Amino acid sequence: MTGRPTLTQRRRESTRLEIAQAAAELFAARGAEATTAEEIANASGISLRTFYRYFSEKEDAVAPLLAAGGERWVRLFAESASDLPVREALERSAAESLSPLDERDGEAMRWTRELLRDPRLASVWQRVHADSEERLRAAIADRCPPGTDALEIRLAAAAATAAIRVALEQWAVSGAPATGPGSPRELGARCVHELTGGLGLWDHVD
Amino acid sequence: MTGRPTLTQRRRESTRLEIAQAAAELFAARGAEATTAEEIANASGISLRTFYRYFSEKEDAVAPLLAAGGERWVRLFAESASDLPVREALERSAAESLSPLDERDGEAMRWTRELLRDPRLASVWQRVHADSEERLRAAIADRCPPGTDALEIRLAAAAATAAIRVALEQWAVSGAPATGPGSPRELGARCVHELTGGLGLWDHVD
DNA sequence: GTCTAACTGGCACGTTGTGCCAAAAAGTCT
DNA sequence: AGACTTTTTGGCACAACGTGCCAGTTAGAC
Repeated sequence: MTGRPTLTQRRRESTRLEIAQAAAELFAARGAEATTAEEIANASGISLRTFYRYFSEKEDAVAPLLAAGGERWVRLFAESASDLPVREALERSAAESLSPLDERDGEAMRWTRELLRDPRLASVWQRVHADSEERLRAAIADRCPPGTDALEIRLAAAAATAAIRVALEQWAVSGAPATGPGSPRELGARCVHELTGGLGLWDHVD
Repeated sequence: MTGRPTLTQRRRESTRLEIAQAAAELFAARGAEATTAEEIANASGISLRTFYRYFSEKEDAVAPLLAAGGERWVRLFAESASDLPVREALERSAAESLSPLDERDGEAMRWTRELLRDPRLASVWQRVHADSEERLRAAIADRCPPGTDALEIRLAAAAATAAIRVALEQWAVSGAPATGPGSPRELGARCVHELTGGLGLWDHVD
């Protein structure tokens, strides 16, 4: 197993999250457009130059918040019992990763809803899911025998990632709370389930 | 039907494509990073200021080339016979839209492969598909009765769009030609077919 | 031809993001 | 502890980005 990250690395990750927090508050308040990178840096107690050592673009600053759920999802999927079919494992880990047990997770989820309203942050949202899709692809490949068709693995990763993305986008525009009916957990599980099970809509004739 | 676009609009669209062409050549040659917006403007015979009236970002300049196929796909789907199931209509229109009959289409397809190698253009690629997904969603909604679950429509649009994207990405990294075995037409049809038909991989147990 | 509306180019300007270098901090040895 | 190496940090300069503004030009309608 990989050893515990060194102190320096943990400090760096902590700083990264502090910046993300500050950026999210500013973006939510004034919008990403009207927020300068320097303001984010000041609010984080670092210099502008240092900010760009943590994030390559201004908008990227909130990526850690938007990506947290997806990373947890892939990790849970990779650790899930191997006697489960892929679809079952995906559905269960999705539901679990979308259940904010930790307070930090719930916070990230609420920020997601807030940040998704800003069209300027759409590209970060897309990029986060592209990364998530790639990680999921690797995780699915690990679960399958070596000879498995690479194209099918890619398709599976893309479809599952799209399901989660659609679920979160739907939750964001709806007024539903973070738990209970209409919650990300419910929507996410339903989306993964329906998409992997085959949509009834496919057979629809006008 | 909507009337024929006015001369001014057609001229504008033509200029837009000329800029896209020039940008694609420069991006392919030196990479998007090393190409300045001013160089694209000069190569297109327009001023820098005018360039930014056609495209909001430097990288956006190649969007028309990357989006051409997707636009054709949605149009073909919307016009396809309404007695076909959704999946059939999607698969057929995908295959047709990915068959470069026009020389302009074939060119756009070859540019796509070239431009996908540049990581700097990944965000444009994502944005183009996000737009395509939204248009496809509207087209699918038109084909379904008013009461149809909006979430399921979103899922269908997202899955189908992802299928095409994966097919093109796979084609880009493979050395396959634009027609024949391994072509976008074949890969696209296969991806849509498998994804809408249900992946065998979903039931895989390690 | 005249008038209106749209397109174009140049300029100024704040912001973005990076290369470079010296100072400070953290980690690693004896 | 102290001396050493490695990493992080901040300030500065700078090219490039993207936009507001205004004046000159062009296209289309009457």
